Amino acid sequence: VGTRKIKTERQPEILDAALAIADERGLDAVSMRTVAQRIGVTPMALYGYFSGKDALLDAIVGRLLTAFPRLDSAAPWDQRLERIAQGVRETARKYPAVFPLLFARPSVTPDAVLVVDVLYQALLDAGVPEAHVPRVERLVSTFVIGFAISEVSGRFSVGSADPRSRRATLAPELLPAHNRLAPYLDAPVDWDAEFEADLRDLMGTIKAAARGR
Amino acid sequence: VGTRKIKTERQPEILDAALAIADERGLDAVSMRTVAQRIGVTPMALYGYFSGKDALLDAIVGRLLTAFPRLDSAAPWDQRLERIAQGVRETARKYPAVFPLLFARPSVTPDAVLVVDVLYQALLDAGVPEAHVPRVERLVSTFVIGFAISEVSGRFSVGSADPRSRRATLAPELLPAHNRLAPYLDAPVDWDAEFEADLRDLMGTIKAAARGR
DNA sequence: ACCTGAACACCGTTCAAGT
DNA sequence: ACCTGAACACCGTTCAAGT
Repeated sequence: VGTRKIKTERQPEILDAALAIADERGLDAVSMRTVAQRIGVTPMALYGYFSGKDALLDAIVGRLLTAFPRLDSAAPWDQRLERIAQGVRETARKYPAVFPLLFARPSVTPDAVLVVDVLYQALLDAGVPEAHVPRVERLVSTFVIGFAISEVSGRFSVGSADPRSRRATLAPELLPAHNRLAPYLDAPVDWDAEFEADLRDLMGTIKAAARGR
Repeated sequence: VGTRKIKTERQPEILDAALAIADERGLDAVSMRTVAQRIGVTPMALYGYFSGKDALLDAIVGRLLTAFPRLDSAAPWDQRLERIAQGVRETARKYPAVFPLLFARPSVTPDAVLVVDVLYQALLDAGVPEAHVPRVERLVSTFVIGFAISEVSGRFSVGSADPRSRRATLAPELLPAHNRLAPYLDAPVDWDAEFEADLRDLMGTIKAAARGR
């Protein structure tokens, strides 16, 4: 097949341009044409550096993965987990437009595998049996990424920031639990505190797995 | 503003067509033009029923929410949670192409609020303090939806089904934990069993929250 | 070796018109 | 009341050509 050789020199420049456009005008504004224009080149020139738009988006995901914090492997396992979870969340807040790509495109880049290895090691150090480590890693990372995406994509804030508007669309008698919880639903949510409480719960799950189920 | 009145009669027919196209040719193949063609109409006719493509996609998300199981509210809380979690996962498997929209579009339709109310009630019946119920609901639903999306979008299977290829891209000494876990990483994963084990872990978290943190 | 230009087969959406 | 047709401003990508 006619797979041409891919050049690498200007790849970082192209990714910078794509991230800048996503940040300024949203992910939908990222096109081969807008990216090319920003670096002062014809759309077709990009095909020398990425095989197509999909490859460009995959490379953006790769950027996100390298943005996670490098860890001090001497720290206790729970601090390492906490640090990397917070790092994921900070990355989502830094790149809100492209972060949801993490769930959309299955990324198996070397950087992704490195992060997973750090998580595996933390769970092993926590005492989780080897047979359970891969599952618990998926459990934790699915939640952490899911939380971060929910935060930046509006799944949380739009519906929950003003829950009065949620309930208004339905007859109150259809929502007994909402009524009972009304005082808590109407209060604004401290997402930092919520994420930390969630992490504490997950640590509890990990410790339970370590004690043997 | 020139917001015209929206007709409703043919909305189900249009959504059926959109879902069929997504199922057959993927979400990217769903366009105003392909959907219109399938129901034998001009693209512009759709604008009488949906204000634009975004509204059409939101309506698809609404369809997903009504596909979740109606529950027997007399059943024990853990069975209700289990049933609805399994229902979410089954819906993802039934509509894999469109299910990821659940995380992309903040849906606050009446149907979504009804499902949340059922979850609130289950957590209240479990004994979770009222002040913690909204947070724990978000914790559980974020994980369940995240797991279901990961499964259908390939975040799990592509990288994990053949983990040998993952590690092959990096020097083994960079991945100490992967090496130690090799026997478990190379085995095929039973996703049904993994999801059930995850749910058991979450039940443990809920019970811990009920005992008072 | 690296980039350009023209072209093809698509998009969502506006506007004015048809029946 | 419901739908059509033509047009506008976009897409990703192929192919052949330029320097």
